[in-house]
Amino acid sequence: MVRGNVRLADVARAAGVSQGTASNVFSRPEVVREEVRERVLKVARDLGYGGPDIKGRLLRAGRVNAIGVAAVEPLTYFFDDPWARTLMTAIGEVCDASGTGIAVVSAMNEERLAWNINSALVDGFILLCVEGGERLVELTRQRQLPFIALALGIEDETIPALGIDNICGAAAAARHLLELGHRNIAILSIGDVDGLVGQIAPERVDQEMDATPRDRIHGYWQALAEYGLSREAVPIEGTLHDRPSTLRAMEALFSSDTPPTAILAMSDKVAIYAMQWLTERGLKVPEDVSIIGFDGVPEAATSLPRLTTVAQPFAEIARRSVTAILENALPENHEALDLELVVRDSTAPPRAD
Amino acid sequence: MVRGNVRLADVARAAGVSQGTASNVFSRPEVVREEVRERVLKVARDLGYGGPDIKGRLLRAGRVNAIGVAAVEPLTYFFDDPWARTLMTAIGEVCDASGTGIAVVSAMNEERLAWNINSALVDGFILLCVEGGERLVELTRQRQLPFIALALGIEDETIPALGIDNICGAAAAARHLLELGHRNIAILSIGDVDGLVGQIAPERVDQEMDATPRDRIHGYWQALAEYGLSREAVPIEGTLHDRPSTLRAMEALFSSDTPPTAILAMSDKVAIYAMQWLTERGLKVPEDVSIIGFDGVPEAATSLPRLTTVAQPFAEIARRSVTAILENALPENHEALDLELVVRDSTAPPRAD
DNA sequence: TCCTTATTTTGAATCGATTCAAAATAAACG
DNA sequence: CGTTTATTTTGAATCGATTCAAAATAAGGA
Repeated sequence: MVRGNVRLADVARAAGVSQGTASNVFSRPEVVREEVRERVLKVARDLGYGGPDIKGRLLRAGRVNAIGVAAVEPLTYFFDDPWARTLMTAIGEVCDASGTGIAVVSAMNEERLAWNINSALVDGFILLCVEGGERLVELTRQRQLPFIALALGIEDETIPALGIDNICGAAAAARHLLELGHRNIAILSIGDVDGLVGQIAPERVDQEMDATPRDRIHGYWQALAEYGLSREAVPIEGTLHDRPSTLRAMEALFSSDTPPTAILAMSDKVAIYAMQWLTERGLKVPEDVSIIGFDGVPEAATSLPRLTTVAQPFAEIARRSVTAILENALPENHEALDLELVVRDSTAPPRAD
Repeated sequence: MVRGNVRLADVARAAGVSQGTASNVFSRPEVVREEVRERVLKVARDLGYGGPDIKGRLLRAGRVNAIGVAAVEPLTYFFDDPWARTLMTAIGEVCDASGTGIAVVSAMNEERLAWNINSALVDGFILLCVEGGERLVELTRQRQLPFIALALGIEDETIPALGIDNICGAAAAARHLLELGHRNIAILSIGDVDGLVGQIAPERVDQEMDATPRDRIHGYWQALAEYGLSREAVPIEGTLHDRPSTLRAMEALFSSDTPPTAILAMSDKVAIYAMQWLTERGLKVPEDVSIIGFDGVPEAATSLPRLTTVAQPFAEIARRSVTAILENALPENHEALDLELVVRDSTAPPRAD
């Protein structure tokens, strides 16, 4: 039951009509006389013709009606990382409305015959640039299709990109803890560089960190400074944005003489791991330790306790990106959207004692 | 910066070589003399030619290197439904290993120009048939591409399908509760028919239910019978597999004179909603009420308490499905894989009193 | 019946590459 | 230097449809 080798031309010949008419029967049935249409359809059925092959149509039409979402991550990333998943859900919503399909593309695999940036059959790309952004953009440029980069921390203004205001968002998070009265605060940072685990000295932030975590730290610092806290007074523990390194970071933070009363986590994922570590250690959130996340993924609303966080405008990001691709109206320069502080149950004033 | 309108033929002409040679420069560079290759590449660069257009190549080669995963659900389903997501993650893992791409396809949208089953550029389909299975299979058949149906509850043996042994799995779940000593048990069923919410009489199960929930109920009944419990003694509450209807079902169940001491939930998703309802009502799991889920999604391992469940062999399902599509070695008949009881913290013996 | 207008149908061109038998060129050898 | 063999290059056919100007046919009006 493999695809029959019957072509439109065969049907046309067998039905005694021109190929043009046969084509019309399938793609613009209203223009062909009913009697002819019926005959052609019958012949097609008899021959086992399954309708116009999409590949032929595509070559002519040039448009696929699908967008690719690419990241320098394995395919599993799109379905299990909370941030990616939330964004994909938002993108799915927009695509549903416009009848657009989604192809997920992993840019890790460079093999010739593999499905990758230059073989994906799509009308354009949305790039998730959390890591390896430059390379991803470079690869995509070659393809000469419209694309828009999300979460790109790159200065190059010629790249169409849509971002969030990490500095303001992070500052809002820190300010929230400070307003509650916390003064002994620690930062849980995220990154993919092995060197950036364990305690990170302030001067390394600008030298070694990717743009996104760097900006967030600057946002934190900004608010901390408003309350007279120096950079040195706030330890930064680096994680690899996964469970093991987060648990190790918590271990380090809480083996200090003066463990923090509040934690600024740079993602909800890390925040939730941290909460789990605290709960297992018998420390109560928010009574013993307050914690605030970043991103605003759905898990943050259902965790126990529900996580206070700074939410990204996922729906807005998705809407703008998809529209930009489909209408080929790419932003001329980098836009940064605002985040929103969402106060839930994981933050409270520090214990009186 | 739209895709340049430079074609391979233009490059060939400008470089003074035949189109065949130009093609070889890109797709089989080793056969063309270095000097010529360099010249052609230079010309290509100067003209702004971005390499062979994938659409042309496709038409010739016929193979896309991507599989489609389709469901009669919106696109968001693939990224936020726990079961779908877990399966997609498993499929992603297999595809990563073989350099295969994934396109997600919603079969809800029937519009002409929308991306759907017959316009998706893929080498084959994996169908998630939780609902509307027949229609989905029907649509896919027309496309004449290899496909395999998952979670299909259809008798038609001519459809290549891979399933799980719902009856045995459900029986194992029920047996677990019975062995713990529970005798007052309720079933939380799932479905998409509005008529099947609220209490469902046993005789309606065979008449109105889809195959998957029906089989699970039969599995439950089978184990219950082993312990002398009649069908009538075990209330079935129907849900639409979402939060509101699950909460309503719980409400109904626990407003009875003799509320259940244990719940057989037909999916982890519903089980988790039910646990939330119980927790909010001050009922402790598993001390006051035991609950067992179905599916074995990751959320079940991180919920509080961690959910006892019957786990599907997702990795195995994914491996077999993807291989079947890529190698066009579709199973001749329905296969049913075994499930595994995973005992965690949401089940315990009933209270002594 | 003849002319005009509306509706259908035709057939060749086109989309952008790959493929492969045959021709051309280069290298190797006695 | 002439043959034989190996390496490159050519050019036309092919993949499977859509498109559109032009031709054919049908319908309407006087």
